[in-house]
Amino acid sequence: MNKREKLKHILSSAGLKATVQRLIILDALSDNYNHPTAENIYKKIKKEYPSISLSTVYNTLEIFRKHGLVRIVNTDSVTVRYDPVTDKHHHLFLEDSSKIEDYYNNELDKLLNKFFSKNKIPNFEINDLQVQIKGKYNKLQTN
Amino acid sequence: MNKREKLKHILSSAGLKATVQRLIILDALSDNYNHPTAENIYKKIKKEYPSISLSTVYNTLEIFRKHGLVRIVNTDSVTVRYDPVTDKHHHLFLEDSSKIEDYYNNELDKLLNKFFSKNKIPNFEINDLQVQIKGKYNKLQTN
DNA sequence: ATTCTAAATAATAATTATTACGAGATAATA
DNA sequence: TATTATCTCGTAATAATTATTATTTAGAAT
Repeated sequence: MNKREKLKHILSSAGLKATVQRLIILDALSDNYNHPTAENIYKKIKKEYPSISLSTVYNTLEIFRKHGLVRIVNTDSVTVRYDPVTDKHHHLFLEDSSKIEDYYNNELDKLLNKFFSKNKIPNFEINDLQVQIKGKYNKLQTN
Repeated sequence: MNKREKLKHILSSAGLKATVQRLIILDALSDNYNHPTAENIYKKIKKEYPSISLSTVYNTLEIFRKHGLVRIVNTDSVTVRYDPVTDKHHHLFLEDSSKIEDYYNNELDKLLNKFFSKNKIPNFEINDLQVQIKGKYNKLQTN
């Protein structure tokens, strides 16, 4: 199964029609370059598919979100950032830039689950737990 | 020291001129009604101080933020929400509404600190750790 | 207490980000 | 290949925020 077939399969599995626009947007998302905005996606795919409309990008991202193909990253900014990675993970927010990196740690997840099963919030049902880690790389680091 | 004096002191301690507008905005914030937007604050204080300008509210909140009097809550929405509580805490995000509640737990903080001092992120200096807890209160709960 | 001045405010324009709308195009099924 | 519900494009409308600027003011210096 080639990439296009895979992408088609993702869409149909989510119960979505496989249109050219959706395939291209999904493809752009799968490149996963730092939690893009709608505008980021638009500019990126505009090159290979110039007739795409910005409103289609917005619209499609919202449809993807509703169908669980992307999530919105909680940020302090005015612009919505999307996350194509839907399995459990956390985020590093780099101060001094708007970069956001994924942080995976299974042990952390276990630790949190354990903590919250011991320390239940009265009458509250937890559906998602995410740690936001703010900070910065020291000088050594170049990315 | 009455409330007004206290508020004045907060401003001057932060190195800010104590203007009427700032005092009123700071006062409104201290009521802390569910992590307000700029618009929320504006509408609230407009009653007691009708000559206030929306731009002053935006401007003042940004100045407060720069001086550490408020923080922005990371959300998935387009509208910025402010948090007047500057000491360490976490957030409950209520699904099915836009309510955000504070969650304090010293043990959780210790647990996280311990975890991340054992599991350092290479070359990364953590400045803030926040847990975002998404979920909902079950039917019993009325608030 | 008055004067001075840098900073703050109000009003409004401009910009940015997103959503709404409707006419035409298209994917999926028969 | 015909049908039709859905999708896309282009643009208008709205929402949220930021920029601009003339006027006002808090607080320091007289």
